[in-house]
Amino acid sequence: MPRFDEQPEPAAEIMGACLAGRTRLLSRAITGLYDEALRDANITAAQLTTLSFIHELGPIAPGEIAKELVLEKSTLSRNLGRMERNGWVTIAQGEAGHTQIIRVTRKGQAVIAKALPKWRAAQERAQELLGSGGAEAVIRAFNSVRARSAHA
Amino acid sequence: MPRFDEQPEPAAEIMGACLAGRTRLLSRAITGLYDEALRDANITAAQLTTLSFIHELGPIAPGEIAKELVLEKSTLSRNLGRMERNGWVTIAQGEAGHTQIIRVTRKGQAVIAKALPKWRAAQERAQELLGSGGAEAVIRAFNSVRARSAHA
DNA sequence: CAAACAGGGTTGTATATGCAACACTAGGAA
DNA sequence: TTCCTAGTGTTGCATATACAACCCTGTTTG
Repeated sequence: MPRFDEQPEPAAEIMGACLAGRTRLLSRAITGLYDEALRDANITAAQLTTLSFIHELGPIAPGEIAKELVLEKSTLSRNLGRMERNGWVTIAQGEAGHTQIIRVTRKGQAVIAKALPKWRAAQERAQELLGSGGAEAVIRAFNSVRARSAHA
Repeated sequence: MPRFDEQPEPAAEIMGACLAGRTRLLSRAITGLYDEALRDANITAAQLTTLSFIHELGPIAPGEIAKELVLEKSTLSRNLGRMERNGWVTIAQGEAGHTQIIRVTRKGQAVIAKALPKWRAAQERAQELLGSGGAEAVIRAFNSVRARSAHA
């Protein structure tokens, strides 16, 4: 118990409120569900997210993807390299200087299609884990961050 | 536009709803704020979370920490190794077989104290980024996951 | 007692992530 | 034209994360 003239301990203040710790734990817990469900589809949650995004908005340049997904360009560069080695995307040279264009291949589409039922199962488990209103809460927070992040 | 007899594209369904993608993006965006703010305190958001946790609940065994923070024991093992090398924690042998006891050192406490103002600044920026009700939404989702995760 | 088992931690390997520094292209400024 | 700058992607390095396989120790079981 702190004396009357003391502030709460720094560690207590942080542990009791830190939004980084909370979003990171959420991310670990939820990602684990999807990675487990997707294991025999041979794709990770992170890869399925990126691949679906490219399929929906592509053909698209890496810089665009990075902005929209709030990913470092260097991170994305290596992630795309792995996906290309898997045969899920192609990386073509763009018109403008030094830019690239990413496309999802047929094989990439097939991987998404094969993953879909496992993804649905994980999505259900995630909703249960997040509890009543939890999924909506995550989506609300996500939308706010998307709206405020410099994705323009 | 899908034909009347078509289901929505798998990629569209995933991109439009995936909770893994959303929690991961949230985690990246929020973590970035804290890492940037904490840079000159020479500690990462992940480390500050763990260190504060140990300070509050410690002395404590790695297995306990891993359960509570929903972290793989192998991940935690290496993270603790780095923190020990930094002089922030000690790793002592416990009574029971092969177990350990983690304690925060004075230096570790000093690092937390030094980080506190930077953490507060990041916490404010995070609340802004999450928008009105966003921080509460994250906390609600976090509490639900904590309550349902096997931390017993 | 010996063998099996369970709990706890480490190590090998792989992905995911970010920062700093670099390389390349294109376009404007001197 | 030459230089500077801005935009884009890659690479070196470090942390964060997980799974599988292992090692240790203590307990349970045959």
